[in-house]
Amino acid sequence: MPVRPDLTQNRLLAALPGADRQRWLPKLELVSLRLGQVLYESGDTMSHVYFPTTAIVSLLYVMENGASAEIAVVGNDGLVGISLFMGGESTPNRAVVQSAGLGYRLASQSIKEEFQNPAVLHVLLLYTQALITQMSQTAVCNRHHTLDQQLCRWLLLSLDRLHGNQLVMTQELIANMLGVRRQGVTEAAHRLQDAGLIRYARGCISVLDRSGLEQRTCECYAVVRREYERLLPRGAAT
Amino acid sequence: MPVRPDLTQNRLLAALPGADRQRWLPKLELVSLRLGQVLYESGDTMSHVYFPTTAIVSLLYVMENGASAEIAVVGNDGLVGISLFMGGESTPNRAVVQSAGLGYRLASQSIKEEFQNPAVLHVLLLYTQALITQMSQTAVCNRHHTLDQQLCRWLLLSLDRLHGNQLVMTQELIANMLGVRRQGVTEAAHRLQDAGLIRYARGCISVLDRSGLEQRTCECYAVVRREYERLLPRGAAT
DNA sequence: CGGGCTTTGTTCTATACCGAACATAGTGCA
DNA sequence: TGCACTATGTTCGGTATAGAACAAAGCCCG
Repeated sequence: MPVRPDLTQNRLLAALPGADRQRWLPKLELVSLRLGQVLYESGDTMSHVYFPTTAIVSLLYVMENGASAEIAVVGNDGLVGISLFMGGESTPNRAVVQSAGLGYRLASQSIKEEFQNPAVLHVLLLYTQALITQMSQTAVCNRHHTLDQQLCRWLLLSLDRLHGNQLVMTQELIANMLGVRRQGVTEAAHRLQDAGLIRYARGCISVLDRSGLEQRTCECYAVVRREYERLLPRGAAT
Repeated sequence: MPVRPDLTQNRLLAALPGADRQRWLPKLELVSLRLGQVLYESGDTMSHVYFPTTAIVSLLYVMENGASAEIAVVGNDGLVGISLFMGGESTPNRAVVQSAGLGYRLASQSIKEEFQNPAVLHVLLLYTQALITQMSQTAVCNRHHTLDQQLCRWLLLSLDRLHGNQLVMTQELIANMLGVRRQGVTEAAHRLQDAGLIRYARGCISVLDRSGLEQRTCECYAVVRREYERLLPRGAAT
């Protein structure tokens, strides 16, 4: 429980020029995001953008028959609700909290005003391009790679957005994200466990060998990671 | 061969306020895009943005092993090269002409200058959001839908960006776009032909029953189409 | 302690797609 | 006309995943 808010916990907020960050401070609201919470539903006009700090949010599309597929994942590296400044106000996706935690939120009106500021605009659009890369690579991965590879990619993407090496996450939930059957995840996870890369017990996955996951995953993970680093380098705080 | 250029052939140019369009006129260069031409390669710093009028351009990711998958398709509804104004200058994708035709292009420096203009910025970001929806839906479709459905979606997306009901396109090329085997396309196309929806002969596909394709495809096509109409309504020319 | 619930494990068949090999048919050019 | 080339058609075995049904194990709570 941070007595004094630390905006730099979110890389996007950290990348803002210091003066802008100071101006934002009173408008930002620290909120707790619980597991499964829906930040917005497909087609909803959004009321806020969210800058996760310790939470992770999934953007997913829910099909007419109820099946789903994850489009992208957002953690302390980004923001949820780009359509507020892109101009569309809504998207055909659902944003759901995949890992409980904290985040700052900013009212829709405020983000639109701030978007007029060239430095803010620049950072937000760079992030949007990184997000586009993640979405594109999700499409490629869904087309070409095995469930084992995709699971590794997914674990790594989640891990990058968390502290520590533990994920609180049932296999059922992972299956919904990846858009596959729960049994498929069970089997793939078992293979990873047999290989000594992870260990898990009832909704809690511990990553034992991160580099092992990196070796086993497809190129998609590295492509996305590189693009985030290129567009929003970590040392970019001002 | 248009003696007097008609910028409104491209929906994005058409959606610009008239004054902006007039200002752009001398900077736009009408170019012929031939089949297979690569407008930019993965990682290339782009020199121009392209506004197709009669051409269609595919954005695709090419994997390390040479296999590929289409991320999105751009025709007279949009523009190729969003990363020039998004700020990244490049993307990990290739842009390749999928159907020969014409398009306007604008030098990188010019588009960046024009992007300062609020009306221009607004239109370009709305388009970017529509493109994001197309990419997202590609990911969903790759995950959940059959080759038959995806082929229908692909034909419809292409058809929407062309005049007439003919596609000059070998099955091999379609397979590369969809990221599947050529034989798979052969078989799927055969099924569509048997159903009387299309007819094709050596690299030329005629769509006989458009609504039949719409019935047979998945929801992805409609989602993308609706979102383009919502964000960039046709009657939006100023 | 025991019952009910959630989570994970196992097994079966069905099927869509892959990879490879090869056959056929149009098309263009000498 | 005949030859080379490209595009399409067909087949076969292999595999990853879907879909369904059910078993087992861990956890909560009366």
